[in-house]
Amino acid sequence: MNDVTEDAAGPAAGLPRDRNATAARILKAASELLAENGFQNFGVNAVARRAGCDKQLIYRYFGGMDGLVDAIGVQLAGWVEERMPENGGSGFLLTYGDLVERLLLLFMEALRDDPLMKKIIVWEISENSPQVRRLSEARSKSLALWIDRVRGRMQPPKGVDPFALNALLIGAVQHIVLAGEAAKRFAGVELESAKDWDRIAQAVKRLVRGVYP
Amino acid sequence: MNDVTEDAAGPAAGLPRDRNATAARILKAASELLAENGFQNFGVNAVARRAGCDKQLIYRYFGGMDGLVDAIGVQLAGWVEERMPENGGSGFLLTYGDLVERLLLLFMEALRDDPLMKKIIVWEISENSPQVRRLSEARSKSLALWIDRVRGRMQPPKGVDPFALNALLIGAVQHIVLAGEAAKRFAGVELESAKDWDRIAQAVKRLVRGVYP
DNA sequence: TCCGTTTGTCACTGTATGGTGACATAAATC
DNA sequence: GATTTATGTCACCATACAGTGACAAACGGA
Repeated sequence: MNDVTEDAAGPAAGLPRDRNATAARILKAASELLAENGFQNFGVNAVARRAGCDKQLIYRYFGGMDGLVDAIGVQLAGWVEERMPENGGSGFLLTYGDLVERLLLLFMEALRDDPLMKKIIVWEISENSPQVRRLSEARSKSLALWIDRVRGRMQPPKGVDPFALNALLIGAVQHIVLAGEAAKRFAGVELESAKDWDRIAQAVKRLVRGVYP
Repeated sequence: MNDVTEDAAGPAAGLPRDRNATAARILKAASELLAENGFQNFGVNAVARRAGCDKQLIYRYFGGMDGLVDAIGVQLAGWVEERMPENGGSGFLLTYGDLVERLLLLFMEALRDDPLMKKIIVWEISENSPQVRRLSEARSKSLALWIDRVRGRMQPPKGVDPFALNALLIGAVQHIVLAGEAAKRFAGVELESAKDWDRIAQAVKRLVRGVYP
């Protein structure tokens, strides 16, 4: 375990002492732990064990778990930019409906491929501690900015409430992705194979086209 | 605390010994605890504390936490029947769209008013233990039966995938209710006052009418 | 009345957690 | 080279948890 060739090995294995490096190792360990196990059993001891260092360092370098979670949030600030193409995925976005459809499907795929983000969203709806609230604020701010940017001058149709509608649509996508992660099915619909998810994608399109024709 | 007039007081306070009564007290304590605090800190000690008895009785009468959770699931089996009117809320359900709209709005209200069910759904998407799986199966079975019953001979329109669409719609409602519970807002939309929820209800209608005209 | 069973309580083990103070050692500064 | 600081480790505290064996008291039947 504490071999010199071990990735996560700290100075105990003879490596040089480097605050930044170990702080980064702790942050990485925390992110991975959260992505794999969720927010349960997510604590100082587990993170320190995984990072291969003493938990004391978590208190010293991050001021405890709160600070560490904040650091994860900072890492996550660029989540949207990193995995959503700037132009909305491809050209030819003529209508508001085109835009929302493309965004939702992109978001669904990105979320499906990101265990950490899935776990964080579950955490968000599981409790309302200041910790997780700060975590979610960073993400939703960045998302809102990105949407504004990619929307350009496109305007939603009159006579509808695009904010409420989009909230429901995003909620639908998030919930079905999370449910699929946990149970491989939801409301009688299988959520496992690529085909299953294609079916969901088609339904999302239908839903969007129904309200933004 | 252990006064004779205390509701949850057990035989320590002089009450007669009664297995059924204390088992019921334990079950009640567990349900309340789950409804108030969620599945975190939900364990033998906490339940026994709240029920005012020794945790040993939980092992004896329920075989441990697993059995206790199963018992909660049994209690929950009739959830749908108990709070959803048999005829779909009122007459005049002419189309499949009428039906889905009414069902979704009823479901949303019922869910909003039921802390226990909210916590259980969060639990369902948080982990995939056999415990919580059995818990959710009971509920979804009863829901499916009820839907079949209330649907009667009404048929969904051709050319769409009602299962996938309904899964998304149910997911949307569940997610927005859960998010509202946790954070009082979601995707930039306030979720606090009756007016806020009315706005969401309108959007749900729009969404349904878009796919089931 | 006596005796076995049921119901409830207590005390204990082992394990995990969050958190802190004391210490050793490497690195940097003088 | 000597001293001060940064970095990392360790041992320990109080607390909480799940689970178990032993015991006390109430109950019920003979």
